Amino acid sequence: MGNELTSRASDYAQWYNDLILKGGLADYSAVRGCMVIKPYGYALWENMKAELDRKFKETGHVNAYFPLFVPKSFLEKEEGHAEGFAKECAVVTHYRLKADPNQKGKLIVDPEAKLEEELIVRPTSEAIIWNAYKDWIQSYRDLPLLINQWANVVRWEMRTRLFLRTSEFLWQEGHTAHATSEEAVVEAEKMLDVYADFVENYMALPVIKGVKTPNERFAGALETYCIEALMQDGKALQAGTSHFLGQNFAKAFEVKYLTKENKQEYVWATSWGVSTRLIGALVMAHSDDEGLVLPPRIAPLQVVIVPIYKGPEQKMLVDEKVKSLLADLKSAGISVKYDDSDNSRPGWKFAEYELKGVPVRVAIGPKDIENGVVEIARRDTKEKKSIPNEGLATYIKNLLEEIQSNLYQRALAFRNEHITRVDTWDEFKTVLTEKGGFVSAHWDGSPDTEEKIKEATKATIRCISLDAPMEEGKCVFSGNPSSKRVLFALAY
RNA sequence: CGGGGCGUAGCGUAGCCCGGUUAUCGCGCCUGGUUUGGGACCAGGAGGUCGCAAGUUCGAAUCUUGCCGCCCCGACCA
Repeated sequence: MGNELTSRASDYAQWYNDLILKGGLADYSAVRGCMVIKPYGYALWENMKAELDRKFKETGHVNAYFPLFVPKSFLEKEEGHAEGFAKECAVVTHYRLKADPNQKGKLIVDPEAKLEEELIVRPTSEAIIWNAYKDWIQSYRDLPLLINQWANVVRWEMRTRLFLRTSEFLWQEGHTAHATSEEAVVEAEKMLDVYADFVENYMALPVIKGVKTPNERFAGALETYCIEALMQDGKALQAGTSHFLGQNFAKAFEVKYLTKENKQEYVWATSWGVSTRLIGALVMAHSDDEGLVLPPRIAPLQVVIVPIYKGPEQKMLVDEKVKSLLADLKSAGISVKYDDSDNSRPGWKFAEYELKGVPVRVAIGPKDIENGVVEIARRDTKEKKSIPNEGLATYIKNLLEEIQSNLYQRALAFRNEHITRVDTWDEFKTVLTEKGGFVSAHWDGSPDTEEKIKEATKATIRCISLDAPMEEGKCVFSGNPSSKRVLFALAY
């Protein structure tokens, strides 16, 4: 693996793929553009899910589940939405196979079994969900409707990349309906905060909250809020989005409610989602040449204990010492594994758990037992220390918190170093290609300028930061007046 | 869909240009033994439709044609 911030993007891509394959998170699958998420990777996702789900419940949402298939006519109803997704849909046209009359042992699609209306494998669930909401909402008393779904979706992408862009991916999608526009906007902003809080405090990944330009908006949205993170190669990654959908879907699916004043009104909508792409973000943001580096709060395994011994007598001594440590750690709520398998030697285990990104490793051998200590190695700094037996569980608990915070601080420092203010077009191009990261520059607000900048440099406006101050300036490309800086970057 | 690269054992590969015994090496796997503080060592062993198909040839992993698949870059995108 090579992790230099190289201009040859393929090296970085190779590094990234290796991390995922060798770290045991996922594997390529037999199906084009899809991946197999292995138990270790899925455990990570489950930890992330659990925390997100807790936050959704805390903010008043409930989970439900809607069909995988969306009738084509549903998808058509919201025009912008339909246009946005049409070119990446998997379509079900038949419901039966039959034996091939010409080739024994082969199957063909039965032409007799053609569906009257094609079914689309959901690329997102707005259409099927709003069709249901039509029947669920009659009165202002039914509002707000705050529902989340954990599901898989399919988007037939031209080119795929493990976790970052697979044909099928796992995610959650929230779909809410509100009586007023203001309330819906508050919801969209609230969920953006939930995402930012999760990504920063659990994934240890700093994000910039902002809104997308009209060009980059979700198909069918009036406003798209997003959180943008920075990867170690200087490219930006959209880590989550929350959309204010206005009344577009309400109108498309005729979802109206009666107000207190007995008037018919269309409801106001939001939708928001994060996906397994977050795992890709995690991998690219924290890992190093030794492998994955996982933040303690979501790591499937927080502590691994490796015994060192010669012969069964020493093994028994180590076992004895480990027994109480294991009990202490478990009762402190720490996930821990004692790897006393005799198949591999300590050095092999050290390397293996580093590859998997386990935050803390404890090694115990005869020397340690004699001295009343254990050896503790932390994954983030690779620092090793001998720590006395007394209060070990507390020490480790604190160390996990320290690693969590160190990872965040490290990523934050990197991110902040890579936000560069530029005021000229030459500077803009130089910073983008030579330094990377976010380029903070004035933009005249025109989609046309945005497009031209993209054509010239491949950079897109990642977001208009929510805390960008008003500042008079001139567009870095057109020279037209601008009131605010926006963030440009090359992106995944 | 365009450009580049690749396909040989579970994994990673040599051989291909210039066709010729039994297809190379490493890791992993199995057996036995010695080992165990940073990916152990010795001895023995198992494992192959050389991506698929056709062609050229006395003879093809190697040459020709077609097809399939994967990775990287671009367009598209969370």
